[in-house]
Amino acid sequence: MRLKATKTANTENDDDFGRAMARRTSMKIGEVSQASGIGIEALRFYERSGLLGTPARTNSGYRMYDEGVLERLAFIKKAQTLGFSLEEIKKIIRDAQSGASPCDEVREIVRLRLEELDEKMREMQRYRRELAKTLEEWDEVGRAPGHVCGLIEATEMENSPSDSSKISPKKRQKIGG
Amino acid sequence: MRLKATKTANTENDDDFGRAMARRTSMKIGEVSQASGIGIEALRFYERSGLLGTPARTNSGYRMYDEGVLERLAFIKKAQTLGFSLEEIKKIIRDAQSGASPCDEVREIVRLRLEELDEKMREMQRYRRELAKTLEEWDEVGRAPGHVCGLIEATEMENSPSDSSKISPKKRQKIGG
DNA sequence: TTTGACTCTATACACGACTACAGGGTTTAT
DNA sequence: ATAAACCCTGTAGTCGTGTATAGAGTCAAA
Repeated sequence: MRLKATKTANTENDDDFGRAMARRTSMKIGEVSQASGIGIEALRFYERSGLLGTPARTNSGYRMYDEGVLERLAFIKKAQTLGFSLEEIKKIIRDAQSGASPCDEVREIVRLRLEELDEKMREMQRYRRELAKTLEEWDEVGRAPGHVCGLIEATEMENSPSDSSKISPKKRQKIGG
Repeated sequence: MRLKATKTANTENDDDFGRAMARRTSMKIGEVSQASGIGIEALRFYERSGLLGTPARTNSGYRMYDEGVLERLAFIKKAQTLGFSLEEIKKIIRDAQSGASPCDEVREIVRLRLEELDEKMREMQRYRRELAKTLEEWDEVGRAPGHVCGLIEATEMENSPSDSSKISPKKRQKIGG
């Protein structure tokens, strides 16, 4: 990401590019990173994860990307923004490449995600109410001595021992995704 | 957690409750786990993390807990339910033990958490709207050939390139906590 | 005495999406 | 020719909250 303004140019020349029709431009990984806003390590990570396919290489082993990768990366970013996990995105891409139309599946995933989201938001609403109520009550509660914190100890939870109401970190992790 | 019905009893008598006097009842870790609903490994993990102090031990090295631990665990659970991280809980307990009243701090943390929560929920609302809108639009969009998924590609995000709008897994992780 | 339930410590694994580093090789500018 | 900036692979670490396993010791009952 430091990448000085080397700007070696998108050479318009690229005859030794490769197999069939060469694209006009080819970029090194740093340039792709610059152009896409995705870190170099992340790009290699995506490749390892099977999201990008295997790019062409120079003789010395440098990855050479054509412009198509920027589309692909934009797709990935957009899908992420829509809440898809990299696993899901990979599956969608794979399906698309095997000729299947992934769109029905995408629709299904989004529908599912929407339901999850609603559930999580209901959970958060409950949690928020709890928290706000607690804060109000605390304005009336005195400090009990000999306890860790009278405030929390005095707080009655609506569903205290039930795991289902508990917003545990693991669950928090899943909110929105 | 399998723990057969050993049930060595919670004696109902607890007058010698105080710090210097030995408690009447003492429980092994499995009993504490049963009584608190917290797994044995989690109990040891809490101890390692500094949330429980060091319990007494039998000659053979078994942890022996007195009833106080159940209060403490209830406190931890409650605080967790309110969205405190174990780190925060540890801090509160430490403060309480050093004589400081943690309650102001707790109040402050809760206030902060409430604000965070509101922000996160606004974010999720935006995200939800986005998702729902997307789904609707997709009912009208045809399938563009030659793309991974026209649906996602055709989707315009309100704030697409901005990280601030992106519900990335890292951010998701922080929602509610 | 033997069995089985329980406990101990220490270590590794799990999740998701990266990020950091070590230890090299390559390219470009001066 | 040299040095800076870039690239490579492979491995390990990050975040939080636990869970799982191995290998060994302890306790109570049949």
